[in-house]
Amino acid sequence: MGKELTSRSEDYSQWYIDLVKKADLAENSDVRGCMVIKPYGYTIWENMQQGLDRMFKNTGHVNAYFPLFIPKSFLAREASHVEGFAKECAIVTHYRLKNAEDGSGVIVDPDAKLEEELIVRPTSETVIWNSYKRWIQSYRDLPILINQWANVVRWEMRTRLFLRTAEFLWQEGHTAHATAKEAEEETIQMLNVYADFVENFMALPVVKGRKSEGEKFPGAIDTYCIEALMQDGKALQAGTSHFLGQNFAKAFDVQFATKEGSLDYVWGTSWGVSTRLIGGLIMAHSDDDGLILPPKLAPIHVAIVPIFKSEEELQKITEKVNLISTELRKKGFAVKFDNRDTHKPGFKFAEYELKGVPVRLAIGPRDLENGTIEVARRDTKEKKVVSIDEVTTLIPALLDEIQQNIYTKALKFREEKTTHVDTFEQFKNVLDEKGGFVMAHWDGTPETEAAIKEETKATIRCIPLDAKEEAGKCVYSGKPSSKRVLFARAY
RNA sequence: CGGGGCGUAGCGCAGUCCGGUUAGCGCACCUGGUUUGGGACCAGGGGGCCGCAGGUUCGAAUCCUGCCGCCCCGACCA
Repeated sequence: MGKELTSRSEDYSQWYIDLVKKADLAENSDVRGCMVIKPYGYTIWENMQQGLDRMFKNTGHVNAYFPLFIPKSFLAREASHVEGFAKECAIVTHYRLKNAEDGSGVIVDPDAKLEEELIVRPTSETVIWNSYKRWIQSYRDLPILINQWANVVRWEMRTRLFLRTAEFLWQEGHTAHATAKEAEEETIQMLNVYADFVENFMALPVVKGRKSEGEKFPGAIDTYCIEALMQDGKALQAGTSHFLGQNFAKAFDVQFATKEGSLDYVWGTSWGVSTRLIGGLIMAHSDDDGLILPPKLAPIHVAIVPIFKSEEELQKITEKVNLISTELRKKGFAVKFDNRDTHKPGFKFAEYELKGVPVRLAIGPRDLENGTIEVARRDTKEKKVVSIDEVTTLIPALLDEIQQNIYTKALKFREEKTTHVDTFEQFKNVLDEKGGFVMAHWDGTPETEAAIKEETKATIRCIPLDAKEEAGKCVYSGKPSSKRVLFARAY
């Protein structure tokens, strides 16, 4: 019927693209690599923002906004930072257009060249630390705990809706502290906030860990991350939190007078999650019939479909439904009563399944007679008929149960797809045949990491924070290792 | 940036090899009617610079040249 999805088993990445488009989350724009986030998709983002923003505020952060454009010279201040981003920057070189003399349209006015080119921010460390230099004189000005919600641009060669786009939306936290210890604690605190959010709102279990040298953020001393597993057995980095040390403070000369009267460079952190989370949300939970959204992020919690033949029937149903929706809205749920007479109930059922609405109610003449209503849950597809009087008290518990069930299912999947291996043969076999997370010993050298990546396409996703001390031998080099690290093929 | 594929109605495609009246199909859209507890049916209707520019020809979606754009697969990345 034009709405059918490619199945996951047939072509996982096509399934993903179909789903994003058919569930009306987003579409490609005319600018390569960019996307239009449609209202249904954007509402998911708004719900994410709401949850995260509250958590940021609760941990003492405030929001601010820094400019989109960064003077080119700023980016060059921190050597590894510029190296990390140089290859994917969009650059503004002119500030004016004019009509072409031959009438063929508009052209860039060559007389309007900028003295210094501006970089469209790929991330904001540089502009922000440039401000911090002015804001910080003394230990009394610290800490600064700022977050910003913004868009950034990274000129990627290959893009995929939500997972990797040239422009994306995110939040970036940038904090400044008087001591290394405090900054390190902040880094871990925000990692925990992310893990909490992803597990409790997105219903997606994550592994918290530290990145290897090769995988860490350009400009950071340490990068921590949360890694989630997608249904196709590939890993997705869901959030990162960086301990910046004094790198940016030194690059932007941000010093402060300590209590003791000496001068010291400020310690920094930065941390972010992006609209990529929406991609992860889709890939982690959804099925061949469409999206499955956790209630805590779903734009619509309950869709109500009336079944009617006549106008009078619809009238009677509407009266009942109004009571129910008012009650549910009072409890804080987003309810949609779909009283369109242009589509049949069956069409609507399929549509709400495609869009991942957690709970669907159906009510028709039969129900009016019996004082009942049909309740269907998206995650398990179970349907049951309940008394209309108790439906509004059942739904909050049902939504909680759905949230929990989605999480449990994802956790079980991850556990099944996490394999401990001790030889390189096993390592390769598991990656090719089973996929998922592979826990293996690693000798800690970048050379081994690179060689494994070269041979298997798998990377070290992280060194898990809860890794047990365990003597072993590196799967690749055979050299001694004290703990297992998490390998996977990744997005 | 290499390799492959594709641009024809809002979407998905056929037609192109072998040039020939008015460019076709499915979905979507509009109108009317019958329907409505799992993606309705019938009838009628609207919608096209056939990616752009040039050339060959009596005649080009179709052949030739150039350009532009997109998708897939690789090297780089949240």
